[in-house]
Amino acid sequence: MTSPRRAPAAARRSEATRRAILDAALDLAAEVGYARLSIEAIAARAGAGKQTIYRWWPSKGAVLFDALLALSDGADGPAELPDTGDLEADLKAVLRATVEEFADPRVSEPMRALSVEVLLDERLAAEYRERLDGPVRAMKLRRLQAAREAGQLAPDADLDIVLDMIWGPVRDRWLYREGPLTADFADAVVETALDGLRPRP
Amino acid sequence: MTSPRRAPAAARRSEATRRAILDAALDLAAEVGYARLSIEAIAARAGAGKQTIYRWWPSKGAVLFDALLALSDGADGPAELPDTGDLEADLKAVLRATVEEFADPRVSEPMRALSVEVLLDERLAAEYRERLDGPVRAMKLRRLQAAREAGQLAPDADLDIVLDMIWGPVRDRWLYREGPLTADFADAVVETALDGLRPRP
Amino acid sequence: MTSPRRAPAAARRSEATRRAILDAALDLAAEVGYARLSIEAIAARAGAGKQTIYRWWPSKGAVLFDALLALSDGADGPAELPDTGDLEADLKAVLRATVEEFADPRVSEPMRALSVEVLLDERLAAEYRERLDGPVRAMKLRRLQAAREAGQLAPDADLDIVLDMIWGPVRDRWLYREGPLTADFADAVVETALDGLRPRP
Amino acid sequence: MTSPRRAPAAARRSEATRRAILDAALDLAAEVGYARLSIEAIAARAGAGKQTIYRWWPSKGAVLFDALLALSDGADGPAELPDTGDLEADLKAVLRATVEEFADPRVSEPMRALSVEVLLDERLAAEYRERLDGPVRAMKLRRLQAAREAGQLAPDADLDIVLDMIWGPVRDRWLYREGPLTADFADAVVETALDGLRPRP
DNA sequence: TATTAATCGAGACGGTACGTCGAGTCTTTAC
DNA sequence: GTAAAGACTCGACGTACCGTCTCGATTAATA
Repeated sequence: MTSPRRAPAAARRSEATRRAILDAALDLAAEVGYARLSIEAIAARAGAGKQTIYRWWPSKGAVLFDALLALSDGADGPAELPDTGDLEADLKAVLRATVEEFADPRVSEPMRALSVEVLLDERLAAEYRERLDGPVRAMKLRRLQAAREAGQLAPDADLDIVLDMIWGPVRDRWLYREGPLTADFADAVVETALDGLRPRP
Repeated sequence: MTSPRRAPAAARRSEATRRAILDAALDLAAEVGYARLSIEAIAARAGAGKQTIYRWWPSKGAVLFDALLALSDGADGPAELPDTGDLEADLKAVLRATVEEFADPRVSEPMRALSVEVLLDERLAAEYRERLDGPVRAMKLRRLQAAREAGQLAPDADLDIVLDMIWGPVRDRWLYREGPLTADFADAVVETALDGLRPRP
Repeated sequence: MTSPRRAPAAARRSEATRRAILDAALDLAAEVGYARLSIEAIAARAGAGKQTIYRWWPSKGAVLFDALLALSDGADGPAELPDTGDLEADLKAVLRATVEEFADPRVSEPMRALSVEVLLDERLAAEYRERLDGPVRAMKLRRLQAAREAGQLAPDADLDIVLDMIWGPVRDRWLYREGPLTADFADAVVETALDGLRPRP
Repeated sequence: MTSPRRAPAAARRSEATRRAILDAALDLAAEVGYARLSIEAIAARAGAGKQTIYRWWPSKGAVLFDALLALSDGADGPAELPDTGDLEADLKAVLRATVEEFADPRVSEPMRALSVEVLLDERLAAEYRERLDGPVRAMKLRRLQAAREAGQLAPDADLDIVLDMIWGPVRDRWLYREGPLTADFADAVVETALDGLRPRP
């Protein structure tokens, strides 16, 4: 049984060229932004032929996808979120790190570019959820699960929604440039989410 | 005090053509999606010359912007969110309405198209926040303010963050197509946000 | 019986605007050449509305036509070619004057522009022959006629062709920029035409 | 020594497309005339992309130029004018052929279009003289030279001017539509030029 | 002298074509 | 067989003018 066959035989593929293309995509996204990010420019910057890109990736978004995947694989972040026992502190630390990442154009701009592609391309969106967002989300859920088991979260909380309530505001503020994206903001989000909105008795 | 003067004298402007262009933009966005939404197509559909669009709008995003503005002006929704005294019920009602809007391609597709433009164009983003998102946001804040004064929200809650925690998850789920966007989901979000994440004593 | 009525009642016509338009046409032709000579530019330069041009002239060529007509009316050259009795000397004098006119961009460039219009527009060509070229040609023919009667030209010469043989080479050299357009060239043309090509016994 | 390099590497150039474009240019010029001859129309008729035209030719005039060059290369007319020993007869034959060519819209209309371009574009004019008009002119001069050596032309005649005196009137009459362009007219021009204007003793 | 109708400047309008960019496909040559 | 190179068709971009069409605001002949 063969795999869905989404690319030609990878055996002869040039790894150097592959890396050059992903690097060029990242660099160009950071430099000129999504609007001016063209396949032609990526190929030229990478010293590759256009066809080489089309041979291995179905779309510009897919290139960005792999480029960002390579970026995070390279960093090879911890497979798990920190668990010091103090949920609030741990979440603040992680969210502050996220805020810092968004401040780095080398990450932020390709991410924005990929976001646009994902917003427009349902197939890419599915792949994005599965391969990029998914694992991170699962990791976050595991930490929340642990917290719930430790009695730090309401036992009946819908953890998916909890997750969106914590990371969503940060992502939105970045995506729509809705306000300053600072560590203080990250802290405030965590506190507000944990305490809930109703007055405590 | 004069405005920044971003367009020629509006006196002679043809209202019929303006409407035709906005309608065409809305129709086309709903029909073919952002990817295939071109100024040329809008002009052709509207029976207008391209130059007429360029005369009055600086970008495709600006057209979409006005088109959606006109759509909501037309609806001329309530200037205030409902206030029955029951915050939870009111929020659920509003959020369910939002979910329903997202289900209508005539609203959802132009909105997605505008979102993409806003994500990419800082100037448009500023205008978006000021003229489209801003008033709605202010209205939401007023309702939360009233709730806080009525003792239904923690007195020290940062209402901006509260707002993002409630509407953010819905918008994100729509934007990234992260899961089914249902009335139940809207209810769950409101409940989770209000109750907070920590276990109640 | 009414005239062909090719323009509205001229009574109220603004003479100042008419002059401004013709001047602007001449100036612009001399400055930027035919390629960049647009009705919009003429109107702007003249401080006139486009419609004022369209009201009185059917085409850009017609404007140029009138502009050049006004130019030569202004000069109001002699109604007849000089006749000193010496045909060769007279022709040389006239042809040298023509050469000099072609060297003046204020005449040459509008003329070139008009030529292009005439080449392309049969109706304009007819009017050109009748009202601009015609009178000049008739004048030339009268001088040649006089010369023939004075026994200085072969009695059976076709004067129309003679005329083309004398002025044609000068106009062609100007039109196609085929070589230096000098007084010497004018002299040589006259001499060659008069002497004929066959060896004299 | 390298050429001025005015176009990309011609190695990969599609000959079929090149022919299709030149043919389309010729056809359209003959059909709709210069005024309506657009690059877009040529591309559409040729089934080519506009960019392919812009890649290889700098202007519409250059396309027409090559098209007419191909036309005459195709005909591959005699490398020399006929020389029966009878100059008058030979010139009449050639001039009659010219008159006939002008009567064929498939030649005449593209020629008129090219003329307009040449009139307006000095660079094109230079190329025109060098590559289209030049060789023909040299051929004509050789025939006149031979005639002069055979004692059929005045030994001191300026052959360039002679040439203009013979072919100029025909071209002018065509260009400006100044009168019927017939074989008789061609004959009369040759006779008048040869006999000269002065009365023969 | 006041009326009134045509002309005026201005410029928006629906169009056509421009010349450029990039998309995605195809072909040729080198490795 | 992959890769670099780059020509190809196609579609859209944003711009320049076209010729037509209103708009008040002159303005000049008529009442």
